[in-house]
Amino acid sequence: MQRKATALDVAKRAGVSRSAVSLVLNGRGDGNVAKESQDRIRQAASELKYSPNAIALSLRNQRTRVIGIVSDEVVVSPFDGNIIGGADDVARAHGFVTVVMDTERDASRDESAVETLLDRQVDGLMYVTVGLKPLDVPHGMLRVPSVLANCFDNSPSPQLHHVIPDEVSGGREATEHLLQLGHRDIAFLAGAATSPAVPLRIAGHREAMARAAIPVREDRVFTAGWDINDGFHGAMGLLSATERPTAIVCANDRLAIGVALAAARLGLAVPRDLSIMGYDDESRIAATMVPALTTMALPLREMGAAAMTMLLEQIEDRVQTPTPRGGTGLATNAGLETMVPCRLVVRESTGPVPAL
Amino acid sequence: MQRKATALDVAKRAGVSRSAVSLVLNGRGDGNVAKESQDRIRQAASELKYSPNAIALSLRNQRTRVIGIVSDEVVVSPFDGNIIGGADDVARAHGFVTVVMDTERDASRDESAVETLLDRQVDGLMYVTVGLKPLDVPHGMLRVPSVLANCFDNSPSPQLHHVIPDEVSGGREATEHLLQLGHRDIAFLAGAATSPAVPLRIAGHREAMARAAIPVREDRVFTAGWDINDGFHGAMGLLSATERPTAIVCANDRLAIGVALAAARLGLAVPRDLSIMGYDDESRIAATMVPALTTMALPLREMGAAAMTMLLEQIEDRVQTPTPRGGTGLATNAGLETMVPCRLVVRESTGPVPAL
DNA sequence: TTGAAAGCGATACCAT
DNA sequence: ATGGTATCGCTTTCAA
Repeated sequence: MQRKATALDVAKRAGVSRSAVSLVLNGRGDGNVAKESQDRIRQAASELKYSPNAIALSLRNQRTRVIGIVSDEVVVSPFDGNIIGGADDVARAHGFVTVVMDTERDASRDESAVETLLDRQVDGLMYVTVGLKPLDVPHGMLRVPSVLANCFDNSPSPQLHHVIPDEVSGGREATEHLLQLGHRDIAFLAGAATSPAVPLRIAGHREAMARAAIPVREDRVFTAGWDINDGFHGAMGLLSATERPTAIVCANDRLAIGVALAAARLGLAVPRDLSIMGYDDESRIAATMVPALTTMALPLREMGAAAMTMLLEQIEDRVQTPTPRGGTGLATNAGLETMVPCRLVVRESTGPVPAL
Repeated sequence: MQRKATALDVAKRAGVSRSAVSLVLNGRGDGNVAKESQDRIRQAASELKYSPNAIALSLRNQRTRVIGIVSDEVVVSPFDGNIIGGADDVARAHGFVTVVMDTERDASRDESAVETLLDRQVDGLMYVTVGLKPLDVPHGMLRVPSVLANCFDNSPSPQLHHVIPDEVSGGREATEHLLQLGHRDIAFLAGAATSPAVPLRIAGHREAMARAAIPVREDRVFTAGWDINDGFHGAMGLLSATERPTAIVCANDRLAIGVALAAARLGLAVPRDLSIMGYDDESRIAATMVPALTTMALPLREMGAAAMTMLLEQIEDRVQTPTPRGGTGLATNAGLETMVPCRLVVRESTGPVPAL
């Protein structure tokens, strides 16, 4: 645990001044420092395994190249981690480091997390949530370039840019997939009513049905919750009736597991007797379900990448323009809002409507 | 985005010197600074919303109060996030901040992540993995106090302390639970053979069977994989035979979902005809399964907390002694290894053995 | 009781 | 071409 080599150590070893070391190691050697000295400096630096002290650099330059990410529960929860993954990719590509602080859903920790990050002089801030939700933006976020991912400014006059999934078209395309397979009696098992994503996905569903000129039976659309048992009970109700839907769209993949469990218990084969769709393309769940789940994937990586790109642009303009890799289309950008399209993933849990 | 107030600003406003500000704000005012000045300083500080620049502090004090956490995929994966949660709890309680870098399973990024953290002068490092595994410890970790969570030093002469779950007793207690319910024909559906956790859990299973003097049928114990479909296919084999086990222990909760799906398809009621046990107590899965899953919970938070406590003790001795809250017992500490016990969670998927 | 000054590590300007 | 010096914000010692 001996001290790391400093620029002074390198200078001594090379028999030059600290200034020379600084110039050479930052590529500004030519024209300022003799070729010979340059070689000696580089030699000494590598011998001592010199790398500059980022703390000292930050103090000197008044920029840390650190982006602070605050999350409500992304780290500890099983979801949406890929938003951070996508954001980090972009940050790293630009020589930035991200530091993540998770408040574990304790909103009272928001401000202090932001202050801690601000005390550490982060160059920018990003707030990431699990699940789409309104956010009371911590005040500190207005003091440096900031951006919101998967959440949006809840105040009457929003100030921060946010990146969210296009839930309406997600819901619509899910239902359209089923419509194309010939289904007409489609149920929509929504999550908890408290999520702002729920009405949007339902709106998409209704849009698809309307375009196909099929009336939506109100008893076919209801909020159930987000968990396996919610899906199970919802499906048991739907499927035990004499007249049952031929397809069920679930607002997430765990609901779909519950539905599959119910179908199996009732002796219904999937997709022969019943088509099931999930939502989220939850990692290690959707792809390995039996049968593998057709689902609407949330563009988590893309969202994180888009948000970070935006943020870095605010910080330095010379970041090359982003390549938004939307799934089924391009991200749309309206004012403070960027919507990234969801992506239909067709697997085996959906199939043609059964013959009567 | 105006500049933050510095100690100098506070000093000016209070009409004193920087030194006085520093002394007072660090509690060393009494006996050094006049009562009156103290008040003026505190007043000025709060008016200017002064908080010290952590970067400058770090440079000056040669300690950053930052712990770097490197993870192989904890952030982006749905698992084991609570290790970081538990670690962060402890760190925050001691005035430390954690910064997490996820390498997304790219081992070649390990070294550079550690170097980046080291350049930023972290006071200590922790490596956290998803799932128990051997680790090629990045060299840089040996340069500052470091600890391993959920992984262990793969080298011939390990140097770093590690904290891992007690998988043997986890496996044993899972099977014992079933034994107590009267089961005799118990199958063990293990995960992928590549995981070091698998042989340990199996060893625990065999231990329990041996203690009960029940021979283990070799066709009842096999590695399947970790996913829903693996559980499904494993169970279909096991349950379609004329002589089928009355209980199945799964090496994780997703395997258990697959088993439940298979049971439902075969018309077997759980737990009446078949008891199913999971492992992990995976968040939003185990508790909401239908029926709710009896499972062996991994002590993730405790592991993270134990590892961080250990690390902070290395950094400063004056950290109050930890209160290891093991689930079913106390953490055991042998040499470089701390094992934290797993915790049996009894729910509804296990029940008495069916009458013949 | 107070303020001046050194120093943490690096950079950039300005003499030489 | 080169090295001395101020500076970033803060703490700590030392002298007044």
